Amino acid sequence: MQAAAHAFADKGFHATTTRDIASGAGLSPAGVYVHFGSKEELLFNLSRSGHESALRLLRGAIADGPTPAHQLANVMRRFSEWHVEQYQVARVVQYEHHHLTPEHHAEVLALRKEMDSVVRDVLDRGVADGTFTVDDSGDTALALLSIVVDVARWYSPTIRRTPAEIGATNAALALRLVGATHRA
Amino acid sequence: MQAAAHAFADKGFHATTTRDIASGAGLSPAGVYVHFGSKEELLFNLSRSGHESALRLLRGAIADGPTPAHQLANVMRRFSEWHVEQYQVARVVQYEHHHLTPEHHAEVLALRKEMDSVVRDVLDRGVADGTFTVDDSGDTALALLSIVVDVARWYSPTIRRTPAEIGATNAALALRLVGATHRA
DNA sequence: AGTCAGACTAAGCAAGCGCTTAGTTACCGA
DNA sequence: TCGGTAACTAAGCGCTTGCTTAGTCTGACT
Repeated sequence: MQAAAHAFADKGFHATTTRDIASGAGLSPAGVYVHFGSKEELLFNLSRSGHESALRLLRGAIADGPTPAHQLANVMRRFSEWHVEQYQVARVVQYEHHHLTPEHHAEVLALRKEMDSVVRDVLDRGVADGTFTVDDSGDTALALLSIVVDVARWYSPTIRRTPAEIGATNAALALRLVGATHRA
Repeated sequence: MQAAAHAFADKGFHATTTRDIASGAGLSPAGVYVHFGSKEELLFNLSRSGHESALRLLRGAIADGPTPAHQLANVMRRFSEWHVEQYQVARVVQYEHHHLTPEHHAEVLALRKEMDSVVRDVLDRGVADGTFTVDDSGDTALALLSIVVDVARWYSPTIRRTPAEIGATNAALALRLVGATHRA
């Protein structure tokens, strides 16, 4: 799965051959099929476990914050760091899921909807208690997630910025975007 | 080229066959090779012309605004609208360029750097004249472009929001992000 | 009427693809 | 010592891929 994540993130699902994955894992071409029934099944396993760990991370970020401002900062900081540190898995999660079969795709789409809800809900709570000012919590949640998700597109290990720096930057930008700069 | 843009945007460069492109254009499989020497050359032509028109759009957005705040709002609104209205070309531009040959890739990367500079420069001018407040213009420019670029990822023609609405939303979010909400 | 360039196709080639088959090896409990 | 199970490979099958070749057709110009 690690070899597959590496290859899928680097070249994309369709440009990756099962022979790439096999040799990356130190196996013969047939060796992959001992563990996975098809290349798509491998993508699905990667995508599902990636989505599940991302969702777990988001929920943990909410649980560990006393106020909506702390929770939003946690979400942006930790999720951004995850996109950097696990950037190969993150790329597969964010950009390869539409190559899944319709059934498998539906399963990860359900997880993605929950991820959206986590961000939208924290905005709604912040608006409700007066700490946040936003025009539309759906639009704002999408923009915040765009900033984080896009990390998986532009990040490369050759970049000098550390995960912590990127996380801190994105957390600060988020608080500014919801009009809560003076807190958190 | 239209048929190729459609197919590349829908399935990605490697998942698209030359036969898909040919039949999309109403040609036999060999008909494509009358006009283009290879599938990669077709991607390059699409990617280059897409990058050029995006860069032209960005420069026009700057030219048509009297102040940095107007210019930034123009950039965000028009570039977001472009990502919606030309979302197939936009997807190819934003997500397929790394499948180009090294030489062709270098050529579009130069255009992409210029696009980044346009956004970063308007932020610097806004900071210089006191209308914008940002911690780091590079980080902020990247976040603003993330919001726009990500449109090409999540947009689908089935979505009810109009290009103008999405453009207006992103322009408003940008002004808020640089601390210039009261203007524009 | 004759010529010729350019757009196009039918047929197909060599290579690479996802995946299978038949068989080998290593290891574990009885 | 043995039978069984799971991990693995060498070889290769059938198909699809990007692209080529040889030839046809159309229309503009002389």
